[in-house]
Amino acid sequence: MPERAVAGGKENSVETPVESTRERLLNIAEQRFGEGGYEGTSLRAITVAAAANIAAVNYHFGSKEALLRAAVARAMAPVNTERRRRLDQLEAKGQPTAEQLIRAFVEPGLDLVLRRGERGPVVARFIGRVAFDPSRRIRELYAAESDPVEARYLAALQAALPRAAPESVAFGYVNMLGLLALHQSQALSRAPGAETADLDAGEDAGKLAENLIAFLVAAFDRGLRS
Amino acid sequence: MPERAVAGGKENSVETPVESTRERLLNIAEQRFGEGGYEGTSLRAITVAAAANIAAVNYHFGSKEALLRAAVARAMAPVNTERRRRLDQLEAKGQPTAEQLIRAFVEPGLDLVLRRGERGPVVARFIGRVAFDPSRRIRELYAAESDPVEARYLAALQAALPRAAPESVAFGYVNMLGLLALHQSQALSRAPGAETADLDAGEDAGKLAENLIAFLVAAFDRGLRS
DNA sequence: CTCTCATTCAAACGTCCGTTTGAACTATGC
DNA sequence: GCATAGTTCAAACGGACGTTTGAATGAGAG
Repeated sequence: MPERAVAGGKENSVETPVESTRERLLNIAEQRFGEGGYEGTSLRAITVAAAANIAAVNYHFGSKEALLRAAVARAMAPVNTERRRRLDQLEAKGQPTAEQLIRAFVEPGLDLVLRRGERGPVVARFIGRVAFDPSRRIRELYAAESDPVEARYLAALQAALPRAAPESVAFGYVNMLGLLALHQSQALSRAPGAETADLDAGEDAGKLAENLIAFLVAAFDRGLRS
Repeated sequence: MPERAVAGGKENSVETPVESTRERLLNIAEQRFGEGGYEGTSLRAITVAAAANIAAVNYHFGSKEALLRAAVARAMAPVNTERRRRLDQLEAKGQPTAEQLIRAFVEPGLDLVLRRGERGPVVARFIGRVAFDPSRRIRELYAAESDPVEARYLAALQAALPRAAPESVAFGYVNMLGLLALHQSQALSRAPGAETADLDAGEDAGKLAENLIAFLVAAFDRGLRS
């Protein structure tokens, strides 16, 4: 059972232990699903780019949708972990402010995922796309992966904004979720005047996060009904 | 040249002049594209639901993408017209406030399109989906349809918020665009606690519009960098 | 070496896709 | 009446899709 088998007949030095077929499939799936969406991306396009046989998808994952599910789970894991960690840390020091909560939610989605060389923006776009895929089935696949953390944030936000009605807090929360996904997916880059307003280098990720947080904080603090 | 020909061999009274094949195709395309996205909806599904032959699409429009383009143009026309009208009206009375501008932009997208019996939500969802379709090609197809009005709003918003940096105004604008599309597409209805926060009846459309406007006004007024 | 089992492979499966064809039908103009 | 042009139709086109198959290949275990 060669768990980390080398590619095919290629020459492989001992360093850089070469991604397994399974990892290559996940990486390329992230990229292609993020570019063209689930329906718009074929398994053949993925397997060709990953230098894998088309049957490898069904061997390693079982189906196209199972590949997507695995990719979503892998991409969301560090984001969810970081969000949980920040929330624990905040709550240990008493009632967090709305700004602290928003920051703890948005930054892991943008910051942590955008600054990591080549793959950061790829993962971010993938997550953003899946979160608002045209198919309800796909969206629910994403929701299932982030629901537990979401419930905690919703409760914490309500506590931080006691004057806001529960449905207003929920409204603000879905708006935060939506704007984050939109910026992650880079679908806004075609808007007028937004050529420079979006992310293009790792450096700008921080600016984008700060702008989005400021935008959301103002909206939460003064834009919700009581 | 029977411009408004009747269906097939069906019996048709003189009243309710029966939609033409072309109109039925556009109506069903709006519905299905809005439900499943462009890639996720087949011409066969559309033509079957429209009780039309599959060749009718290529006869009346030329291709699947041309059908989408025609549907987008038809759906956006009244929204653009109303936005232009409101902007003209506001500018005739001097410098509009940010709230007035946001209202003039958002309300035609939600209000005007949501309250019209059965078809309102269908059209809204269609527009929202196309605006953020996974395919850049499709998104640009939407952008081309709304670009002219967008430029005017961007300029007016900058004038209403002289202290905000141009890139911040653009940032707020794309956020407004994104949130509007998200609510139109009803993709947020699966979020936790949002069961009632979204639109379900025509009556709630007004509430949603007011909530969204309040949210955006607060963000524009206090959430943009100078 | 031999057995074992995980992995890869080329090839084919049946189905659905968008598009095209050419004939049939329909209503009007002359 | 016939001619004409707009429209609908069943059928087929080639190609791409997700999935399956069964044999080949690979590396460890005994």
